[in-house]
Amino acid sequence: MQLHKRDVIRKATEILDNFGIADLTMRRLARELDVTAGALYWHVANKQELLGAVADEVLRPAVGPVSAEDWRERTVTACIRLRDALLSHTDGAELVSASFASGQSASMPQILNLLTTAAEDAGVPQAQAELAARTIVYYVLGFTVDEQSRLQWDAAGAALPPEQSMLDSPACQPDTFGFGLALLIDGMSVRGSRPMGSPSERRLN
Amino acid sequence: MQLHKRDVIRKATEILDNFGIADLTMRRLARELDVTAGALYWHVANKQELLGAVADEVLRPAVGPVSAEDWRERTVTACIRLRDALLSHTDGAELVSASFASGQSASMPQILNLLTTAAEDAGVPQAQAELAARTIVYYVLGFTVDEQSRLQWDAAGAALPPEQSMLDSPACQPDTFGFGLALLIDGMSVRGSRPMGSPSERRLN
DNA sequence: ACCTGAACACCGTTCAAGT
DNA sequence: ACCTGAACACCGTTCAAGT
Repeated sequence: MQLHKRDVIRKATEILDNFGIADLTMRRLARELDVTAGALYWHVANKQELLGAVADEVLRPAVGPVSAEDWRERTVTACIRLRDALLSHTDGAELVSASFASGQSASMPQILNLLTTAAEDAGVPQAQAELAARTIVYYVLGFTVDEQSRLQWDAAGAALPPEQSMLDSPACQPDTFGFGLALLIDGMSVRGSRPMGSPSERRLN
Repeated sequence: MQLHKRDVIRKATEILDNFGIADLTMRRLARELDVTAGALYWHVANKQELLGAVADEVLRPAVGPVSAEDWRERTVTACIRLRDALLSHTDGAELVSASFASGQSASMPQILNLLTTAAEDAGVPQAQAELAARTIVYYVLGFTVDEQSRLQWDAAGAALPPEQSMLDSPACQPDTFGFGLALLIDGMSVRGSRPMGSPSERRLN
């Protein structure tokens, strides 16, 4: 019977979860859907768009309003949701990073909006609130790409060595994710109370 | 006459600069060096290693000691050098990001070290100083990947529209790069004077 | 030691033609 | 409207064999 776009995305997500982003090719996706590779181009414009759609699938649990009045709590919650979503799929962080960079994810702007509003509530001048939001997103994506590659690497080669393996890498201690996030939040607090032209930013250019 | 590894890297950098990372393929590189593709595998183990070597070539002007006593100044200088190096080559930010993620760049650890020392001088407990350094690197890479893709995009489609084109995107105003950096530096100042277990990081997990 | 030739196992994308 | 068949123009990597 008929193939729909949502079937394409669903099967693509399945391949991602089971085999990773390197195996998520148009030809393989077509094969597993029992169609020709060319058929996919009726449903998606190109591979980038497909990856963007899969990225939005990955991000689905991470979007939606965050009910909390405190801007710090909203920021932290949004970041934790984002990271959790990325870690829920094989190579999820890498996929979303790439789709964010290529502007093919529809969900990232939503998350960015949420963080921008939080930054405004922190007192950051709105001209810079989006910049603060982007800075946070760069952090969460960068951190999680690192973390996930390490997690996946020693989930593959592991199974036997029950020693340390996790606690030696700097991105995997007690609450490493929270540390960088706290750094950013503290920075926003400072920017919130001392809006413009502080010494450290004056010195640039 | 004989082909050396440094010739391979030099030609690869040339292709990167003139045509971008998408055209930097093993086959094309071989063709422009007047050898067979297989010949390259005598000099490099695989494409990842090659890209890592090119990334280190890009980063060459960004490494080396930063002479400044103030940790803020050292941090800012290191970040500006890094960004300038990335912007000096077509797709430089994307290439270095990828090589950093795959652990194939020998220069990134050096830059990380410099930033880690600066964080320690800021008073950040050394257990977290490397995390602060990584957070800064995630920011510079993420920001510059964004910036460069926009710069390259309207350097291509431009040439005629002499209107705004640059000042409308959030990553290209007066000193956007400095803002995110200042955010991180302010955060480090706070962590420096108030070392451990502040409210905002306690709330995670 | 260094390189060629040839193969292996793939890619993304397009498009006339079919139903 | 939706899909096939077939082509176009490529990939990264390996490896026996040559010099």
